[in-house]
Amino acid sequence: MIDIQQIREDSQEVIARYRIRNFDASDLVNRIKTLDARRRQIQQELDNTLAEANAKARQIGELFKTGKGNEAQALKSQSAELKKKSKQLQEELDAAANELQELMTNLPMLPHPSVPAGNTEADNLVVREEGEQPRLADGAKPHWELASEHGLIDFAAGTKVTGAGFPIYTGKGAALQRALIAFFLDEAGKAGYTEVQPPLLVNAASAYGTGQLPDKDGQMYRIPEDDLYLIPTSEVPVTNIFRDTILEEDVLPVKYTAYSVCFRREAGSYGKDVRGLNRLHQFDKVEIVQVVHPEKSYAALDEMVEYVAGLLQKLDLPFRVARLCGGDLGFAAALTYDMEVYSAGQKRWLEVSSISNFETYQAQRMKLRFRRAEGKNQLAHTLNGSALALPRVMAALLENNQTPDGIKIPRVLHKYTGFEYI
RNA sequence: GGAGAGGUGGCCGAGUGGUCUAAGGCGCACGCCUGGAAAGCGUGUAUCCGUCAAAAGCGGAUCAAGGGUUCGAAUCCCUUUCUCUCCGCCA
Repeated sequence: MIDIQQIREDSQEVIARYRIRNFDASDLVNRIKTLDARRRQIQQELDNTLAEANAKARQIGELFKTGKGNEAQALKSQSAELKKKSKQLQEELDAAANELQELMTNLPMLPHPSVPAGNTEADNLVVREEGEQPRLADGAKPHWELASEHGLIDFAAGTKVTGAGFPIYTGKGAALQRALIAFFLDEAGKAGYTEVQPPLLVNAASAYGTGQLPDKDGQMYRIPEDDLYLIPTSEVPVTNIFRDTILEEDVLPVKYTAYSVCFRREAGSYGKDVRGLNRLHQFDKVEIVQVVHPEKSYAALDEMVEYVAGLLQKLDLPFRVARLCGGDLGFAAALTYDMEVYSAGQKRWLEVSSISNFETYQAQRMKLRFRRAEGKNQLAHTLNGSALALPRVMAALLENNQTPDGIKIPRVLHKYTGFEYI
């Protein structure tokens, strides 16, 4: 949620900035402006009424104490009137505040000035590309064929046990998964991220805090009996550690990393995009999360991109980095970089990481602040990124490293896998 | 899942209808004292909303959450929730 102060101060500027998202906010912003003024007016009236009622109650107490009970009777009825009035005002205030909140929730984050214009993925701005795309012999295979050939993944069994999109890793496939998780966590630790193991189920307040609710309601699996949600990413539980928190300024930046299983319904997906490991309902991911001082959040974003680039270099995977255009930018993000690896068997770029600065969007919802040495408490900025999502990394590793003698495991993983070839 | 006891400020803890503007202690900050420190003494120390250009000030709200009784609720009633103890179940 954006800061309503920005709308009060310069609503035209806010509307103009939303255009980069191809979002015409003029109607919504104007309604918010009107409603905000109304809300404040009601509150003033209510506060005055309550102040009066409080004064009367004090008077009555005084009169009883000094034995003038009869005089108090008259005041009682006045007080009752005030109460009736304040109750009504309170209802009006609640209604206005709720409606305002609801409208604010419909506003996405204001995009950063560097976000390029555009509508779709095709308009994203590739800002970096490196690594050599492997030249494979004729007959190079996609990862799903390699996986079944070498007994790494049993898609059919997963479909039987659960359903499509729930693969079962077996043998060296399972070991490679475990190796990647350990490698990513160790690297994050070296880069100063504290490892955490979060719950895989979260409550509605947490899902709201990071912006999954109400916007992406249909994306999450839900446990209705307990009103809990399976996490679509560990960003949700990890960032919500700081919900309703005021941090001391000197603990910033907070840097956390977490491995978790992630669950996504991916309703409506089909076709070649979901073949093999390309898109799953359940997958593994190591996430990095930062809570930072607002003035340092873009430096932190760059640092995170650099960190993930380093992982891909170590795995010897060709990759590119794209700055998402306004039309492709997520609801909660001010600026996002997608990292894609080239997967030579499918001859496609696969997204393996998405790194975003949410500025105050999540902080506002979560009431995550820090205490300034001078002045008022202030909202912190939150960021997160995948480092990395495993399935597509696995797909690219299998496809790019296929040789007539088997699949080569990158050197950095040897100590984790215990084998160099599959 | 059953029974019982609880939830008060950063922490501990008092508080059974008006003087709660929440005692007292700890912690923290600043000052005095000191050669320096400790001790001691003094002062301060929550969050949110509104008002104001802003700060101060002022008004309102908040004693787990929500509702109720009352002129007036931390205090009484109802609901929910969480924690603890015992029992049951269990990796």
